[in-house]
Amino acid sequence: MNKSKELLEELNPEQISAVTHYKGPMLVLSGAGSGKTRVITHRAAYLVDHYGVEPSNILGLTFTNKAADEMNERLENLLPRQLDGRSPWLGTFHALGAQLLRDLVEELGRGYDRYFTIYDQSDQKKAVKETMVDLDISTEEFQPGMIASLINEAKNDLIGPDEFRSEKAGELDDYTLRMVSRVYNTYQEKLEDWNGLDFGDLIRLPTVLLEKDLESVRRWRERFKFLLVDEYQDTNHAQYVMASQLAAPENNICVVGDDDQAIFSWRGADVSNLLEFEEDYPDARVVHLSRNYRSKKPILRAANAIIENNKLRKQKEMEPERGEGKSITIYNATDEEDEADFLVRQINKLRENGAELGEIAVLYRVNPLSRGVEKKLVKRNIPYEIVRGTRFYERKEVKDVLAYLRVICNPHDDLHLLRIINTPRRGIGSRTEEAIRRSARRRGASVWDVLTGEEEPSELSSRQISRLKAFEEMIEDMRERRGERDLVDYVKGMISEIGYFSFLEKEYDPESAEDRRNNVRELIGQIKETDDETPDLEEFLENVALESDVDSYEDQRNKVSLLTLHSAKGLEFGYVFMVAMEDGLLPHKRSLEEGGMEEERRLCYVGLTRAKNRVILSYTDSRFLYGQRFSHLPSRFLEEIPEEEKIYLEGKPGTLSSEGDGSRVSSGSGGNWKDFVE
DNA sequence: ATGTGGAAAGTTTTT
DNA sequence: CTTTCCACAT
Repeated sequence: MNKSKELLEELNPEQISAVTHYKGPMLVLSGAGSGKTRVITHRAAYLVDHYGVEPSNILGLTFTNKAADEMNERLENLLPRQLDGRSPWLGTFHALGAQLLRDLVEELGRGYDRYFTIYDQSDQKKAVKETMVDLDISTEEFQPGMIASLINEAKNDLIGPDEFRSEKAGELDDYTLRMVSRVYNTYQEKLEDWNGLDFGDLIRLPTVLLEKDLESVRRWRERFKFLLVDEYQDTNHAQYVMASQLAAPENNICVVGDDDQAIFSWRGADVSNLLEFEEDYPDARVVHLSRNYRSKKPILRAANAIIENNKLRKQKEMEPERGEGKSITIYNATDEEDEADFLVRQINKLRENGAELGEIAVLYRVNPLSRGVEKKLVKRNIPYEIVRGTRFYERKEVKDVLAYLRVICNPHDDLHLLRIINTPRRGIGSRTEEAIRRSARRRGASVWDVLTGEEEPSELSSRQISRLKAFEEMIEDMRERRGERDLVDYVKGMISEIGYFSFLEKEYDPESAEDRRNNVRELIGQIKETDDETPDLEEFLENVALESDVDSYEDQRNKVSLLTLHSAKGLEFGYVFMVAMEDGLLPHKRSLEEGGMEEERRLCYVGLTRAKNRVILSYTDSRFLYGQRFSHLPSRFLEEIPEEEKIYLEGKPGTLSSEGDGSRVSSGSGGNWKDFVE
């Protein structure tokens, strides 16, 4: 109780009211740059320090692990002494679901055990495809990815395989409905046989469990007395239910969000969770945080003007607390090469004027757009970091090693077992594989059950059988030796036992083999890093499965950041470039077709409001993308920026144009190149 | 059982 | 342009 006063210093009245609120539901509508993270962390600290809440009774749910880590760090700074060791549970919904299930899955009585494997979306797609092949459903007629996303959608809405047909009756035509329902059912059976869970299950199954009246379940329900949910506008229905279940009956739930920053509806996020919070909890306190401490005025005025065009939103406007600044600069490039040149010139100017590279971000709508920029940055020796689409864990060699580890944890995981059964080659080919797979299917069991079972699939030769036996014994052996040594040594031992490095050498040319070896070493390095905190294989694999792109991203003082608009949410930069401001890309063509215009506008809004000092936008007359040349019109959002907040540039440096309706006149003057850079 | 090449398809955002 | 898939030869 000694820091409470200090915790409230430098907070505005609205922030104080959110921080000091004690029991009962609260909705914090926090606009971009309004000090949201600060409010959440201070609130957690205040609960502990002022109200004497036990830290472990606090649950903080975030959207990414990075956000959770950041919260944790800030909290430790706020309360260095009080916490020591006893900290709140901070993490993502999925991490919470996974942890709860490690404890409780067995209560479901469906054959899962605590060593379950988490399937990411590419694993899931593979499993769906395999299911379709088993069921003889054409993967031409129905794309596996499309079916997978229908299944995900259902899971996000807490619709299980049995309810699918009746629940979705209106939405899909009869035939599609029947097919998808069959796939969903069989897919789910497979997951059970394999002791595997997909992302949707990590939320859906906990909600099923939390309904149960069991001592073990009650412990979880009663564990968290105070909930803090960040980015509430991006929760889906299942997450909403899970949060409500954990908050009941006292409902000390504080949700923080901004409907203008809802950009994940394609993943099942449902803004109505935020918009209807007051109906769910009629006694909720509502706090508006509308003072923006991040962006200079022109940026905020532009962002406000754009977002105002959305119909489906709570009426509000962000109040600028920072001073005047430079106008938004808009550059019309001829093509992506010209655009990248422009970018480099601008970055160099910013640098000359004292900006650090780490304060600069380049944002774009789709990952492939990073290429053109990247190429130029390499050429001009400007350090950069791409917050990635192709992730480290997606590399083949990393996946191979991880597959071994997953199988060691959970040998019923067919998907990964079949990945490694003949990698490195051990003479088990597609025919053998088919035979054991069929046999497993027939028995409704996993391939591992077949391998360890008494009866051998009859159609196999004795040579095949002995090879399978050898594989089985090897895995068995590894499973037994687990825990004997520390994890890093164990994994190293495993890699040499299976001869993975020599396999790489045989398989690839020398330099590529070397690259791949390094990636495996890097993976071992990562185990080492987490080893200190978590010496536990399951936990390591879980972290790998639930890691997001932004998680591994650290603010680098001396590198330009390249990232998608989606990944940029929650971050801030001194200087923000948004490239490819073109109709078809932002707003994206596919969203336009699907009526997602307002979400595209929010995406644009999120991008602009990342910037503290300056925003520089660019578009091209034509660009090369996906192996084709596209001519796009300038983004319609550019027109929504008020004339007085923007300067148009065109073509070569120094030309100030008043294209279009002729009324566009700059507030910066003279068209002098130097003028529009700080 | 494995290796090769060439055709074909798919590219919004991701826990 | 990339990645994935498939048919055919070894």
